[in-house]
Amino acid sequence: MLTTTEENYLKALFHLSAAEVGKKNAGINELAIFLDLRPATCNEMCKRLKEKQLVDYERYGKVSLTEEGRHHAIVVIRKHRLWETFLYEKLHFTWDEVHEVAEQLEHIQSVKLIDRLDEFLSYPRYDPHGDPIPDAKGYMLNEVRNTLADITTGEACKMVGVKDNSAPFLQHVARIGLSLGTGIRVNRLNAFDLTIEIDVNCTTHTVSRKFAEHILVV
Amino acid sequence: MLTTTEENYLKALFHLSAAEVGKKNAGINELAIFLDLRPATCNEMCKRLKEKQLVDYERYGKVSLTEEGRHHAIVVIRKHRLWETFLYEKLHFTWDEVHEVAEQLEHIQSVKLIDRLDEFLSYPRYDPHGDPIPDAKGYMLNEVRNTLADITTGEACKMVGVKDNSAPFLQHVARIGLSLGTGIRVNRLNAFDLTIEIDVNCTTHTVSRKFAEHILVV
DNA sequence: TATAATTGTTAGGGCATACTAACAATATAT
DNA sequence: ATATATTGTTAGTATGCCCTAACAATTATA
Repeated sequence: MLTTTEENYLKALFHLSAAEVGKKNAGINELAIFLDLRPATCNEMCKRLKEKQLVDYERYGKVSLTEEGRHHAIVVIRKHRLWETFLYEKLHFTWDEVHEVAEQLEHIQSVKLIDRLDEFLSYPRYDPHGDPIPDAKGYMLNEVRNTLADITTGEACKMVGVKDNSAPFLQHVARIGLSLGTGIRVNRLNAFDLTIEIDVNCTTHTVSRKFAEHILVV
Repeated sequence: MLTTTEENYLKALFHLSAAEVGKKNAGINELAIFLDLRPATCNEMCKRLKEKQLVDYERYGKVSLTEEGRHHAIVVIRKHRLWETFLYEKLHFTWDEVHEVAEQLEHIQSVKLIDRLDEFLSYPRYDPHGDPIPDAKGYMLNEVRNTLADITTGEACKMVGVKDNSAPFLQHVARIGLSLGTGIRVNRLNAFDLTIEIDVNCTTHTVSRKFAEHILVV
């Protein structure tokens, strides 16, 4: 059984190892900055994680997750994202509030709890931030989905989904003429109020950043 | 901010202080047995809780909660019981499974979380074991509850709760066919060994007095 | 390549929470 | 009321996880 602290180290290593394509390990300093701890502390913990065969690590070398360590990390990430989804969809937390509470909830130990929660939420594949949720076997879709807010000025994209299923939002989506497969061109980003000017079927609309963050595109 | 450990001490003191009518404190040994720790450990922690003004405690004396300590304990109990209700009603845990997971969930720190959970569950007043759930202000119904052992021969009653949350007890309860709302008829009291013969759904069972004292009825 | 900057390590310490062993105070029973 | 049992205390120790300070290795730069 892993401690909360150990789980946080594994999760950090997982995220750092996926930070760039091809990256698969992290330095002690990097880890220390990410976790807001001193290098000495991370050094010590990495030695212990090595003892437990959760990471590969040699003196003055980089730290990388073993298969077992990676598995543990994915379980924690699964829990984190399922809890975020729960907080967002069932308890109506805003998307910027969910993270902090999920940081605590992700360490609750109960396989049954998390599998039942998954079922209760109808096996969501993405969390409220659009990040993929690993399934009970640890399998995770690894595309990161872009939202309209990620598109740069002048670029065009196609709507492939939404991140909010509330009636007011979907009504607004329809009113603008958007539906699955609709092409969207980003005309301008207004730095002042962060609104975005888009063209949909030859008609120009101005939408808020919040709205854009809930439109999934490719 | 209290640690998980401190919260557990306060909760234990709350329960021990309410174990009998008129009781309002607990001894170090008693606490140690309840928490499955050594007296030396509890002694030390009680000194620290006193520093923090969460308990009243003098050398060789009894330990009792201060107003502030009591308030913290009630908040933890509120969280515990709301989570139990969530697990039982929404995630379909059986009532002997909820306690263990709720022991972890009760330490999550977020006022918003627990108030939203309360709302999500439609402000339940009793948890799946029939124990009252304190409201957001700490107010909790404390009606005098009868146990099966208080019912006279020939009378019928309805089970509304239990006084023991251990898995072995709850499994025994289930084995007999008892659950919340089940009707029970008391057939005979055996003066010799104090066992009680009861009818549950047309089936006769003999239960010990100790067992009966842990079944809440109306 | 020598020096500087960065990164990593070790030693030593602190705090929270647990333990055991030895002892002291209080309560109970004869 | 004394002996015994129970309960509570203290001292010393361990472990997990964090720290600082000093130093060592590695990497980058002049």
